[in-house]
Amino acid sequence: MGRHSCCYKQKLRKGLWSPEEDEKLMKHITKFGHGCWSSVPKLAGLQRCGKSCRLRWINYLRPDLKRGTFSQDEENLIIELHAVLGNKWSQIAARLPGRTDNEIKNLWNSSIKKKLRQRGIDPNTHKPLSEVESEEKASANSNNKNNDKVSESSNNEFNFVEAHENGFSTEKGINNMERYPLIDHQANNIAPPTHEFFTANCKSPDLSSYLSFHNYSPNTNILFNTKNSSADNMVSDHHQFNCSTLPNATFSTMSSNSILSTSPLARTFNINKFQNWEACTISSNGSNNSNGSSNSIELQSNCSFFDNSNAAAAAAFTWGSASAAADGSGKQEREEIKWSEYMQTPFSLGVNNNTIQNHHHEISPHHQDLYDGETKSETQFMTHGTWLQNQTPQTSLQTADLYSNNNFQRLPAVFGQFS
DNA sequence: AAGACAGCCAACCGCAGATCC
DNA sequence: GGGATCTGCGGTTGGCTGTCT
Repeated sequence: MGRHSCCYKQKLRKGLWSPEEDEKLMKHITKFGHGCWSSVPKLAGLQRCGKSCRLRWINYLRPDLKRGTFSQDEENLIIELHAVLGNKWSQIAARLPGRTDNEIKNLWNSSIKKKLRQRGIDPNTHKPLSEVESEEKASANSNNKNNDKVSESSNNEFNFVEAHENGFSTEKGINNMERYPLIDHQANNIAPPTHEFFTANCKSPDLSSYLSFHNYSPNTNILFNTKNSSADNMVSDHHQFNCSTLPNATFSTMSSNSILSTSPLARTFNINKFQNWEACTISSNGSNNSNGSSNSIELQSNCSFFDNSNAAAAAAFTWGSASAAADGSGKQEREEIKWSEYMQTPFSLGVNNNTIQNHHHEISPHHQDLYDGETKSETQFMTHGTWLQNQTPQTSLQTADLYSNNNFQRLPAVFGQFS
């Protein structure tokens, strides 16, 4: 792993690019492509190193770049993605067409971080600053004790008893899918978290797709990301998503616009006209399920999460098969699932956020509407993140850590809007 | 008007994985 | 198999610009 050879070359220009240099580089790449970057400067007649040429092309000259200020939606999306990915600027940039990692990184460091802090949110953890401070104190006090607990709980399946002892509901989905850590943060005097960690622990081998949900701004899109996670395509080409929603919601695929199913290989969705969202069900049916059962993700939203109708809400969740790695085959270990891959298939949803004030997620193998007519409390909704924080003191988990455990998947999300 | 300061952003640096030979 | 090279990434820097005093 030697250093780039250009680093040793002398008499190479550095600093800002002149219009003449830009023109030379642009002409060369337009005509011949960049090929090997190290040969570009010589061929293009530039006194620059290949690395510098590459950077200039990627960040400035590339024709597909979107110039200008970031939109509010873009900012919100960056915040959400950062909550999930951390400082993976290239991966974040991959989700924002026409934007470069450098551009996003600069925006984050110069603007978004400041805005988050002004809103009392720690830009690193996406948690309330007060919460972060108290956690730091708490972790300093009980570091050893907590470490023992973490290794115990993350080493295997989700520990329902432990969750319950921490004050959370042990409500258990069918197929052993766990969700809804519930806690009354008001009664417990816990500040509502501004982000959520949602976990699902599924033992069913036929449930092996991942889906995340983001409702990041009112009257704009919601992104869904779905990814067949299985290393050997356990969920086959006939993998199908079925959606059951309220009347105003329309789900369609990117490719066919047909409602309620994807084309065999398409796992990218558009969800349109998704208004007055209260509940929906997305079920995934693998054609080669071992037991023939279906799986579903169900979403609900009819809660008073934010009183301010302009507030945005965002959530992300994942579901997956714990048994994939537990079955001894070793072929479907979750370590193989990269978040970057997971993030590559977006589908969007237009939404009227005025009625979306809270979220509720449920995972069940049964395809059914979840909305039970009862407004979910803010307390319940807010508890997911709190649960994880209490459950696992490893608050500095890195993204890779979050997805490296075979039985325990977590996704953070950010709630709030910037304007 | 001018110096200080802050914000922004293009570009550089160093590292590490991938690929080549 | 191993060193050399290429590529890409994230962190950092430095200069330009606008604002404040």
